[in-house]
Amino acid sequence: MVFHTQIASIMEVLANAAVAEICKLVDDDYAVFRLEITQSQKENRTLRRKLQLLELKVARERVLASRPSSVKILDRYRGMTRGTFSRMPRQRGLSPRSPLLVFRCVTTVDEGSGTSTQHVIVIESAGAEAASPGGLSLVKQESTEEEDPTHTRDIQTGAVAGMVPPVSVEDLATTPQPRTRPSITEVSGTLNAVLKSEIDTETLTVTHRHLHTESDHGSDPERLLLGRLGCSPAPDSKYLLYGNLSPRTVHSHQDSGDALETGNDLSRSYTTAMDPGIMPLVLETQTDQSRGDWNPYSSSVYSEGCLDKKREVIVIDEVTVKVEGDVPLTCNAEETRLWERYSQSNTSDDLDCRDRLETNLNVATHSPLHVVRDRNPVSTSMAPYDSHGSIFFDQVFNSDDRARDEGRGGGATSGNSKEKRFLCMFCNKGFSCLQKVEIHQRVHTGENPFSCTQCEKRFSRQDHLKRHQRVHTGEKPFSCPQCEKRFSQAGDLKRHQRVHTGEKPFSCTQCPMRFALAGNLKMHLKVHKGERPFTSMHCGKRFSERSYLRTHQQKKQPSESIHIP
DNA sequence: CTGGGGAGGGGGCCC
DNA sequence: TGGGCCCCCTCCCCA
Repeated sequence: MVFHTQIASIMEVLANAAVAEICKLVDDDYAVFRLEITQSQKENRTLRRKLQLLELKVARERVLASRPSSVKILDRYRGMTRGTFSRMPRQRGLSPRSPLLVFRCVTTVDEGSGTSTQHVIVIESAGAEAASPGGLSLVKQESTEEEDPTHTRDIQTGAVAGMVPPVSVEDLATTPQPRTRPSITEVSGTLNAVLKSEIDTETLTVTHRHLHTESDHGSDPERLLLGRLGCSPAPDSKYLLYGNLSPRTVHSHQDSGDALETGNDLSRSYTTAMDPGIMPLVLETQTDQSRGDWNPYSSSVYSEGCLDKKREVIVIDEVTVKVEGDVPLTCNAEETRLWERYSQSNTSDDLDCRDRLETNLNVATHSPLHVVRDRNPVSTSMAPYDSHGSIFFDQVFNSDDRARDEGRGGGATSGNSKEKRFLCMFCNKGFSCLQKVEIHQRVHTGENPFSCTQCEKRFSRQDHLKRHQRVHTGEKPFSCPQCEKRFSQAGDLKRHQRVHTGEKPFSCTQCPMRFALAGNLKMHLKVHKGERPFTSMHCGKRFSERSYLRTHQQKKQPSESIHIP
């Protein structure tokens, strides 16, 4: 018995020793792993810094390769500008309640070195007299990781870039501007003039420097404001939409960068007013800085909304706006159509301004789609189709259309008592909630997140997928009471029932013929118009429908190719 | 050509 | 708010 007890005791001691050994090994390994992880993180940071420096170098080389002091408006920018500015005249001035966002874009280009330095964009709200329960703001969040002071990032375009025209004004440097100036900043010359002068140049580098939290620049009143607003750094660079959903928050990111050397930089400021639900954003060029009046033809940013903050300063991180050549962006038919619709929705006074801008900017037709599609995820961490960003842009650029549509009781936003504060940035349609507009925007983005498990087809909507799957299941829940015929879609049944009722709601305007189906009438009208776009390559015979040509070819020469003009 | 069905896209509404 | 449904429209195809 004693022997067994001793054995058990020895076993226990051995077991404990083994456990202790294992724990020690684990701890050691853990320490090693932690060390390795830490080293890897350091390496990552180092590499990131190198990458940033490389980007900066590339950007500077681009500047050197082009006319150093020149400024160019990003081509895709113009599309946005067009959409933006076209609405300016409709902005009937700043509401007294309207707070302002001031986009202070300080951009200087060193002609000697060809580098652009110390550019600042400040977004601040000013002049708000009234309060509102919420606010809407777009800010750029940045990683809080330590950054190289010289860090610049290329952004092809983006929400922020879209908000703030990449304007580099070489002569601006002659007019110092106090950094602490609290309100709308000065702008020399008209925007048109500036933009015009910028058109034919090749490269622009605009740097938006992020102002920082008050801990960085506690003496700066603007930063104090930032601090007062409780800036919180965000882990990722992202554009956010702040609407009524939450109290206004300003995100900043800590930057160890060099001071804002804006004292010697003349700022081009862009002012906005913010509406909690709508944030129309147009760019203001104040031609009369002494008065601070709003040029009715300038790109003033305002809304009729209100904010609960009288003054806010949002500072955009330093970024470098890479400006590309004048190569027109290509538009596919859909984009062109959208843009045409977008453009045509403007009233005549809008056109005045738009035309002028187009003249000055030599703006080709660019759909708003480009604005989004050209966001470069390489240089900004924003996803190309960031829905929030899109919505934001729409809020910014299309709210005026919304108001117009609502005002005249027409358009996509009419006929619904619900406030449709979420607007599609592509087509200006209004939706009552975020998800609706996100789903809708798949129309433009082509996103089809719902895939059929039976086939390769994908759909933008779940209900469409569900409907489609009846193809595979053979389910036809809609049956005709007259003939027992069954259909997979209710609309098909309804359409079919015209066979029984004899209803032919589609009548030809050229002849007395009537049709039960709209498609049949459409096809019939081609007979009247003589439209025969489908030509047989074999015999030259023309047909109004592709199917006719195909039938003809099958009869004549099955291998004949189809010529579609 | 005409008639008709299959199927997908999109908006609105309801729960 | 999100999912689902209804409805309308359109394109395509075939008889």
